[in-house]
Amino acid sequence: MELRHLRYFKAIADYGSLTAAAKRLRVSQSSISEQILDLESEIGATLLNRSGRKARLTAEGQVFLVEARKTLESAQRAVDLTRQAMQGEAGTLAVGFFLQGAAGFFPRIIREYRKRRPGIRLSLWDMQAREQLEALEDGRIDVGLTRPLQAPHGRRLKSEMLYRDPIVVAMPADHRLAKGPVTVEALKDEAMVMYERESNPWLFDGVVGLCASRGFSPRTVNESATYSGVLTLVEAGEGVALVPAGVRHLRAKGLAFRELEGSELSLGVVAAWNPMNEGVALREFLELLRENKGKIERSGGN
Amino acid sequence: MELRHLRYFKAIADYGSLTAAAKRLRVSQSSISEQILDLESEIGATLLNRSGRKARLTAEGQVFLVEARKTLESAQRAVDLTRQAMQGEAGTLAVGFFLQGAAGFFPRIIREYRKRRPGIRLSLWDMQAREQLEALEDGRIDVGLTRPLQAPHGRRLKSEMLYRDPIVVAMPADHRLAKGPVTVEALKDEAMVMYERESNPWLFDGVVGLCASRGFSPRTVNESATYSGVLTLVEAGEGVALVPAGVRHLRAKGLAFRELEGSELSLGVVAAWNPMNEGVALREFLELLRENKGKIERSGGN
DNA sequence: GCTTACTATCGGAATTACCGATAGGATGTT
DNA sequence: AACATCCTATCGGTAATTCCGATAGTAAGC
Repeated sequence: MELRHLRYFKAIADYGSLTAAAKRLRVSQSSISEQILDLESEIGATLLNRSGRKARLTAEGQVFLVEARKTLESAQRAVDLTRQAMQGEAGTLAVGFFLQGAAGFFPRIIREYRKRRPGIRLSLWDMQAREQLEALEDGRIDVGLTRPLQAPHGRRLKSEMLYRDPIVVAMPADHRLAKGPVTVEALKDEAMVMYERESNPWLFDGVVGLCASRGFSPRTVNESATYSGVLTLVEAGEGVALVPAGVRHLRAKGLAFRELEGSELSLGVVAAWNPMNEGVALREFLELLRENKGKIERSGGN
Repeated sequence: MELRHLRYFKAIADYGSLTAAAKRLRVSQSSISEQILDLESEIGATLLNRSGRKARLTAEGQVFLVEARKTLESAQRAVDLTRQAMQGEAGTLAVGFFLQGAAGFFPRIIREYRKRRPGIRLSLWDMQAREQLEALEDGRIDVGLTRPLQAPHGRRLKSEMLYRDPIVVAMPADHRLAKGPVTVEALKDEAMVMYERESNPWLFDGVVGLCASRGFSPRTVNESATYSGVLTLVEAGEGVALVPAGVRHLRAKGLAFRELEGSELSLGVVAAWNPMNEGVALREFLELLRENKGKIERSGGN
């Protein structure tokens, strides 16, 4: 069965006879006749009652007509929506984000995008940074707010830095280092609570690398897979931790956060996307991010 | 655009590449390629991104895929529902009825039919007896409970008698004829209230014909277009009236209804349908009526 | 650099939609 | 009842287009 059969059948119902439908469709009557006979034999039902001046629909034909109309409309809608999507007026945009990185500015951006492009249906996915990379590669999301790319993803995905979250030292409020800025060297003999590498290799590798550059490895006393877990351990007096400044808002009382002097260490957030999936909806989302980049940077991701 | 294009496109999305889709659909890769290029040029959008091991959908392609799936499902549903309609498991049945004729048994029949064929959507239409004939002829209803057919409808429509409502004489309770059965001849000098011919030619013509067969024409003193109007005039003492026995329940007190002796005059109710529209749903409805015919007759239409 | 996997393109074959003519039916008219 | 009219199915032939196999070109992975 092809849409042609449905178009012919609909025309017969609309114009009352095969002959009239043929005239309207600019094809011969015999063509219409043949196609409808094909259709009937495929369905296995008689759709038309030909005995009479006007071709009348059988009971089955009436059922089929209703559904055929819907099918034809659906096909037309498929074309229309696709063309609209090309103009950026319709379609979907799936956005990945993770709360530590995007909690602050993300809702504002999304609200603004909805306002600009009310036709685009947004779907938002809370995924870990590394999950997003896979999702980008196989098209489950169109754009992700994630951590800076590393090989091998960097080859296939494109990305733009949004802002960098400086790494600060978290410690109990009554800690002896809480008086002022902390140097990297001062951490040499500190017990440290680490964020599990599994969950966030960027931070883990960054901290280990920083210490290594000063000739020591961090004295790890505990690990956690969440920032709030890390902060709880710090508050309990297990040790100090290096965390992105953004986590400050998770737990303020009882803790002190101090700048890490002599270090450029930071945890960035980038917008990453798959250039193969670039559509208008995506391009406009990226454009919106670029417009807001300055504001995001100034507010430190908030 | 034809369904073939949609099937091919869906297969590519499902199996990841033109080659894989071709294998699955048992056609050559080149065919798939050509058809998809056709499709893209018709829509005017690029649906696939071919640069890579796997053919990936563009943003527009994803929009199209969602709609194409719906369209294919719709087409399949059209075939399925039509086949079901052929088995009497789906479809619609439009039934015409008029209250005087069908008020009693009609609801029971409808309830029973719904129980037997829950897949059939019923639509019920309250129409005058003669309206139904037109509606039957042009297919607005599939079956009508109406008055016996006359030419020219009788040629094109089929019908079956359901029951006959004997014609009785209505008169004020204190009328001199109220003592017992009334003969036709006794009506010769009675003032008579007639039901307007316009509204019900069967009754009017039947009464006039009956009188004519006894050599007189009825002395009409008043007319009404409704049974309750006729009965009101009778009650007011304008005259007597010949009405079907079924109207008895409209107004009992103050009126007497008496058999009309020596007359076979009756107003029948038939099930009428257009043989051109005969479907399974209709045939089963008629079957149900036949099963209940005895019960309907015995109860006098109630 | 080599192999592999994929798609677009080409000429030709197969299919099939289409056409005009015509026969067979049904309807309505005279 | 004969007739003209309008309709659909069928037939042989034509045109269109889908489909195929082969091939070249391209990106990805080793």
